[in-house]
Amino acid sequence: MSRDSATKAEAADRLESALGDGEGINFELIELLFFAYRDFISDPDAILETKGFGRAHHRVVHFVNREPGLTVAALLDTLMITKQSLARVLKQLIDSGYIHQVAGPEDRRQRRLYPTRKGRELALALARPQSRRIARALTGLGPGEQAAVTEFLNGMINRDGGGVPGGSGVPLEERPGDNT
Amino acid sequence: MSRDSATKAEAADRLESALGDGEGINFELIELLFFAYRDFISDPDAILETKGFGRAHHRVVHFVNREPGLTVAALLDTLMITKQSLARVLKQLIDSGYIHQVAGPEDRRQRRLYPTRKGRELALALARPQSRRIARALTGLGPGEQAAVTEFLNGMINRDGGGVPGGSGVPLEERPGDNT
DNA sequence: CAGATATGTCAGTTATGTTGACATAAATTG
DNA sequence: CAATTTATGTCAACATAACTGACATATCTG
Repeated sequence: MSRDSATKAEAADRLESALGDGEGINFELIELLFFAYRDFISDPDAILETKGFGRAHHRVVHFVNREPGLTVAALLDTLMITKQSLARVLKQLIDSGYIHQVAGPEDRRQRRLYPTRKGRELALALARPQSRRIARALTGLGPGEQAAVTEFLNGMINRDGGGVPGGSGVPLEERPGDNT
Repeated sequence: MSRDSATKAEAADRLESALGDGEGINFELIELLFFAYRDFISDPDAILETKGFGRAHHRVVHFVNREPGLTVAALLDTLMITKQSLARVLKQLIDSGYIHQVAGPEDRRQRRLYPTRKGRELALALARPQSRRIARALTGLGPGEQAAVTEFLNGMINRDGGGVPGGSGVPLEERPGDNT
């Protein structure tokens, strides 16, 4: 296979189109985000593996911890998954004592979700290495630059209403019953 | 569910107190990364769906486009998946004319991967909305602040060699091949 | 009471990953 | 040259986490 059939011009063309220079596409940040997120998620993954859990469990434990008393519907809204998807994971977390349910105080159809002590500890254990990684990545940046990172990430998020808990404007409610 | 906005600061405060994090864990950035990445990936997802492809195809097309002449081994290294996982996706992309293989010019065991014209167009179509989203998120930031974002993302990545094509110190060897 | 809502559950499917075993061709090394 | 290693492919079985669709139940609301 004579491999030198391509001219230098062709090669240059190909490289250029591969780099997307003609369109000014920011491949650098696209890839940086890919690698950063993959490594960011790898820390908790290692912990979850030892407990037979996966990322789905992580997300549920995380958000229930962040917003105790969350309804199932609100959690589905945040995660943007179907209830069937949530059901399996949630059941496992409840059965193994990380989360417990309480019927809604006003609307008794609701199952408000609370972390148990065990659940809080797990959420914290998962968040710790992620926070450490973030702190490490922020060292060397000035306060204004750190704020810029936050601003950037906020700017990456769809503003059209779905998913972000703090973005809904729905105040968090009082925290009923204590837990395990 | 009213979806208007309370400020994020308010929500963050509420959530923080709800958790009692005396550990100073940066929940804000943890969640920001989660939502930012989810929305970031949702743009290409919509395009891929119309072609019956998924994220796995996206990653393969992207990296082959970025580094034409990539070997299968290098791609596996970058993606950090098994060859069996790659095989299925790669076969589909080759069969449908997005990528083609050329035996390595020096080492003929290798199958060097090149995007076809169709493949390049797909990679570009997928990168475009992501780049637009990034550009939008960067507007309003000064040059130094934009550099800080890059620095931050770089700092989030594991430095221990695996995965990042440019990060290993191994120079990319360009091996232009025939395509289309 | 009639309907809407919140949640649960059963059943089947898809996308993407995994491990393990084995095959083949080509390069490298003794 | 023979033996081994390397790069790749492939078959088979399996796991996870998502999906759709359908239906059940309890509860709230008009």
